[in-house]
Amino acid sequence: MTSRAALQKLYRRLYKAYGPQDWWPAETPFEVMVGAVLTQNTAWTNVEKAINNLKQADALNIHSISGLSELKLAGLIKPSGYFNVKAKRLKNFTNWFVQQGRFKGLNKLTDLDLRNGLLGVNGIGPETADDILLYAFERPVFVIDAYTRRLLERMKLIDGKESYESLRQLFESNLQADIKLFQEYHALIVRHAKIKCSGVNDCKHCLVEAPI
DNA sequence: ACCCAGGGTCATA
DNA sequence: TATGACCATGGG
Repeated sequence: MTSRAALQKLYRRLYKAYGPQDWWPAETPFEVMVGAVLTQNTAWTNVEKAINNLKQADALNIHSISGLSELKLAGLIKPSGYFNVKAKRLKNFTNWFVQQGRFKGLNKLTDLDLRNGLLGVNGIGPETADDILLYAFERPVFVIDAYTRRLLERMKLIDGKESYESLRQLFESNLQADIKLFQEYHALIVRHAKIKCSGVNDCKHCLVEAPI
Protein backbone atom coordinates (compact mmCIF):
# COMPACT_ATOMS: atom_id res chain seq x y z
CA MET A 1 0.00 0.00 0.00
CA THR A 2 1.30 3.46 -0.85
CA SER A 3 1.69 5.91 1.99
CA ARG A 4 -0.91 8.03 0.24
CA ALA A 5 -3.47 5.23 0.45
CA ALA A 6 -2.44 4.48 4.02
CA LEU A 7 -2.94 8.07 5.13
CA GLN A 8 -6.33 8.27 3.48
CA LYS A 9 -7.41 4.97 4.96
CA LEU A 10 -6.22 6.04 8.39
CA TYR A 11 -8.38 9.13 8.21
CA ARG A 12 -11.44 7.13 7.27
CA ARG A 13 -10.85 4.70 10.14
CA LEU A 14 -10.38 7.43 12.69
CA TYR A 15 -13.41 9.31 11.45
CA LYS A 16 -15.54 6.18 11.57
CA ALA A 17 -14.32 5.40 15.09
CA TYR A 18 -14.68 8.83 16.64
CA GLY A 19 -16.83 10.96 14.31
CA PRO A 20 -16.37 14.67 13.63
CA GLN A 21 -14.35 16.51 16.27
CA ASP A 22 -14.91 20.15 15.30
CA TRP A 23 -12.03 20.96 17.51
CA TRP A 24 -9.55 23.21 19.18
CA PRO A 25 -10.33 23.85 22.83
CA ALA A 26 -10.77 27.63 22.71
CA GLU A 27 -13.54 30.21 22.39
CA THR A 28 -11.75 32.71 20.17
CA PRO A 29 -8.90 32.74 17.65
CA PHE A 30 -6.79 34.74 20.10
CA GLU A 31 -7.34 32.06 22.72
CA VAL A 32 -6.21 29.47 20.18
CA MET A 33 -2.94 31.32 19.72
CA VAL A 34 -2.29 31.66 23.45
CA GLY A 35 -3.15 28.00 23.99
CA ALA A 36 -0.78 26.97 21.20
CA VAL A 37 2.13 28.59 23.03
CA LEU A 38 1.12 27.39 26.47
CA THR A 39 0.74 23.77 25.41
CA GLN A 40 4.35 23.44 24.27
CA ASN A 41 5.58 20.18 25.80
CA THR A 42 2.84 20.42 28.40
CA ALA A 43 -0.30 18.48 29.31
CA TRP A 44 -3.44 20.30 28.23
CA THR A 45 -5.01 20.03 31.71
CA ASN A 46 -2.25 22.35 32.93
CA VAL A 47 -2.87 24.74 30.06
CA GLU A 48 -6.54 24.92 31.04
CA LYS A 49 -5.62 26.12 34.50
CA ALA A 50 -3.41 28.81 33.04
CA ILE A 51 -6.11 29.90 30.58
CA ASN A 52 -8.63 30.06 33.42
CA ASN A 53 -6.26 32.26 35.41
CA LEU A 54 -5.96 34.61 32.46
CA LYS A 55 -9.73 34.71 32.02
CA GLN A 56 -10.37 35.39 35.70
CA ALA A 57 -7.85 38.22 35.60
CA ASP A 58 -9.62 39.48 32.46
CA ALA A 59 -6.23 39.20 30.80
CA LEU A 60 -6.95 36.92 27.85
CA ASN A 61 -6.68 39.69 25.27
CA ILE A 62 -3.92 41.45 23.38
CA HIS A 63 -4.14 44.68 25.34
CA SER A 64 -3.75 42.97 28.72
CA ILE A 65 -0.93 40.72 27.68
CA SER A 66 0.94 43.66 26.16
CA GLY A 67 0.37 45.70 29.31
CA LEU A 68 1.29 43.09 31.90
CA SER A 69 4.85 42.81 33.13
CA GLU A 70 6.59 39.57 32.28
CA LEU A 71 6.61 38.77 35.97
CA LYS A 72 2.85 39.18 36.41
CA LEU A 73 2.09 37.31 33.22
CA ALA A 74 4.34 34.48 34.37
CA GLY A 75 2.42 34.37 37.64
CA LEU A 76 -0.88 33.93 35.84
CA ILE A 77 0.32 31.16 33.55
CA LYS A 78 2.30 29.33 36.22
CA PRO A 79 0.32 26.05 36.05
CA SER A 80 1.30 25.55 32.40
CA GLY A 81 4.96 25.11 33.34
CA TYR A 82 8.00 26.88 31.85
CA PHE A 83 6.17 30.03 32.90
CA ASN A 84 9.10 32.43 32.56
CA VAL A 85 9.90 31.22 29.08
CA LYS A 86 6.27 31.19 28.01
CA ALA A 87 5.59 34.67 29.39
CA LYS A 88 8.38 35.95 27.14
CA ARG A 89 7.05 33.99 24.20
CA LEU A 90 3.53 35.31 24.64
CA LYS A 91 4.81 38.86 24.73
CA ASN A 92 7.03 38.30 21.71
CA PHE A 93 4.05 36.94 19.87
CA THR A 94 1.57 39.67 20.82
CA ASN A 95 4.11 42.39 19.99
CA TRP A 96 4.61 40.89 16.56
CA PHE A 97 0.86 40.38 16.11
CA VAL A 98 0.12 44.04 16.81
CA GLN A 99 3.04 45.30 14.73
CA GLN A 100 1.80 43.30 11.77
CA GLY A 101 -1.67 44.85 11.97
CA ARG A 102 -3.40 42.00 13.81
CA PHE A 103 -5.85 39.87 11.81
CA LYS A 104 -6.66 42.69 9.43
CA GLY A 105 -3.05 42.97 8.34
CA LEU A 106 -2.05 39.33 8.64
CA ASN A 107 -5.02 38.00 6.72
CA LYS A 108 -3.61 39.68 3.63
CA LEU A 109 -0.49 37.52 3.69
CA THR A 110 -0.08 34.32 1.72
CA ASP A 111 0.04 31.08 3.70
CA LEU A 112 3.79 30.92 3.22
CA ASP A 113 4.49 34.52 4.20
CA LEU A 114 2.30 34.22 7.28
CA ARG A 115 4.02 30.99 8.27
CA ASN A 116 7.47 32.50 7.85
CA GLY A 117 6.38 35.53 9.83
CA LEU A 118 5.25 33.33 12.71
CA LEU A 119 8.46 31.32 12.59
CA GLY A 120 10.38 34.57 12.87
CA VAL A 121 8.97 35.16 16.35
CA ASN A 122 11.28 33.85 19.05
CA GLY A 123 9.45 31.03 20.80
CA ILE A 124 7.21 30.07 17.88
CA GLY A 125 8.51 26.90 16.26
CA PRO A 126 6.98 24.82 13.47
CA GLU A 127 4.27 23.08 15.48
CA THR A 128 3.10 26.17 17.32
CA ALA A 129 3.09 28.10 14.05
CA ASP A 130 1.03 25.43 12.34
CA ASP A 131 -1.47 25.19 15.21
CA ILE A 132 -1.99 28.93 14.88
CA LEU A 133 -2.16 28.80 11.09
CA LEU A 134 -4.65 25.94 10.96
CA TYR A 135 -6.94 26.73 13.89
CA ALA A 136 -6.72 30.52 14.31
CA PHE A 137 -6.08 31.71 10.74
CA GLU A 138 -7.72 28.74 9.04
CA ARG A 139 -4.91 28.18 6.58
CA PRO A 140 -4.39 24.72 5.03
CA VAL A 141 -1.25 23.51 6.82
CA PHE A 142 -0.97 20.12 8.49
CA VAL A 143 0.11 20.05 12.12
CA ILE A 144 2.71 17.47 13.12
CA ASP A 145 2.85 16.81 16.84
CA ALA A 146 4.22 14.09 19.11
CA TYR A 147 0.96 12.12 18.76
CA THR A 148 1.23 12.14 14.98
CA ARG A 149 4.81 10.94 15.04
CA ARG A 150 4.08 8.16 17.51
CA LEU A 151 1.08 6.96 15.55
CA LEU A 152 2.91 6.89 12.21
CA GLU A 153 5.82 5.11 13.88
CA ARG A 154 3.58 2.41 15.34
CA MET A 155 2.02 1.97 11.92
CA LYS A 156 5.50 1.64 10.39
CA LEU A 157 4.75 4.45 7.98
CA ILE A 158 7.85 6.30 9.16
CA ASP A 159 10.98 5.28 11.04
CA GLY A 160 11.04 8.24 13.39
CA LYS A 161 14.02 10.22 12.17
CA GLU A 162 12.10 12.35 9.68
CA SER A 163 12.19 16.10 10.00
CA TYR A 164 9.10 18.08 10.93
CA GLU A 165 9.00 19.57 7.48
CA SER A 166 9.16 16.24 5.66
CA LEU A 167 6.29 14.83 7.72
CA ARG A 168 4.21 17.91 7.03
CA GLN A 169 4.91 17.43 3.33
CA LEU A 170 3.94 13.78 3.61
CA PHE A 171 0.43 14.73 4.71
CA GLU A 172 0.03 17.83 2.62
CA SER A 173 1.15 16.17 -0.60
CA ASN A 174 -1.09 13.15 -0.12
CA LEU A 175 -4.31 14.86 0.93
CA GLN A 176 -6.57 17.49 -0.55
CA ALA A 177 -5.50 20.93 0.69
CA ASP A 178 -8.72 21.23 2.65
CA ILE A 179 -8.72 23.24 5.87
CA LYS A 180 -11.57 21.33 7.42
CA LEU A 181 -9.95 18.00 6.56
CA PHE A 182 -6.62 19.05 8.09
CA GLN A 183 -8.35 20.29 11.24
CA GLU A 184 -10.37 17.10 11.62
CA TYR A 185 -7.47 14.80 10.86
CA HIS A 186 -5.19 16.34 13.47
CA ALA A 187 -8.03 16.47 15.98
CA LEU A 188 -8.79 12.80 15.40
CA ILE A 189 -5.16 11.87 15.98
CA VAL A 190 -5.23 13.71 19.29
CA ARG A 191 -8.53 12.10 20.21
CA HIS A 192 -7.20 8.65 19.40
CA ALA A 193 -4.02 9.29 21.36
CA LYS A 194 -5.99 10.04 24.50
CA ILE A 195 -7.71 6.68 24.49
CA LYS A 196 -6.12 4.51 27.11
CA CYS A 197 -6.82 0.87 26.47
CA SER A 198 -5.81 -1.56 29.25
CA GLY A 199 -4.68 1.32 31.39
CA VAL A 200 -1.65 2.03 29.27
CA ASN A 201 -1.02 4.71 26.73
CA ASP A 202 0.67 2.32 24.36
CA CYS A 203 -2.16 -0.07 23.71
CA LYS A 204 -1.43 -3.59 22.50
CA HIS A 205 -4.87 -3.87 21.01
CA CYS A 206 -4.30 -0.81 18.85
CA LEU A 207 -0.86 -2.07 17.93
CA VAL A 208 -1.65 -5.66 17.08
CA GLU A 209 -5.36 -6.16 16.53
CA ALA A 210 -6.21 -2.84 14.97
CA PRO A 211 -2.97 -1.13 14.08
CA ILE A 212 -3.87 2.52 14.31
C1' DA B 1 9.59 8.89 44.35
C1' DC B 2 9.52 8.73 39.76
C1' DC B 3 7.74 9.67 34.84
C1' DC B 4 5.77 12.16 31.46
C1' DA B 5 3.19 15.77 28.78
C1' DG B 6 0.02 18.37 21.93
C1' DG B 7 8.12 22.25 21.91
C1' DG B 8 11.65 25.54 21.25
C1' DT B 9 16.11 27.81 21.93
C1' DC B 10 20.75 28.02 22.68
C1' DA B 11 25.53 26.42 23.15
C1' DT B 12 28.69 23.28 21.61
C1' DA B 13 31.26 19.85 18.31
C1' DT C 1 23.46 19.11 11.19
C1' DA C 2 23.15 16.98 15.26
C1' DT C 3 23.08 16.21 19.94
C1' DG C 4 22.38 17.80 24.81
C1' DA C 5 21.04 21.10 28.55
C1' DC C 6 17.56 23.83 29.86
C1' DC C 7 12.96 25.53 30.90
C1' DA C 8 8.75 23.69 35.44
C1' DT C 9 4.01 22.42 36.58
C1' DG C 10 0.53 18.85 37.96
C1' DG C 11 -1.41 14.14 37.34
C1' DG C 12 -0.74 9.17 37.28
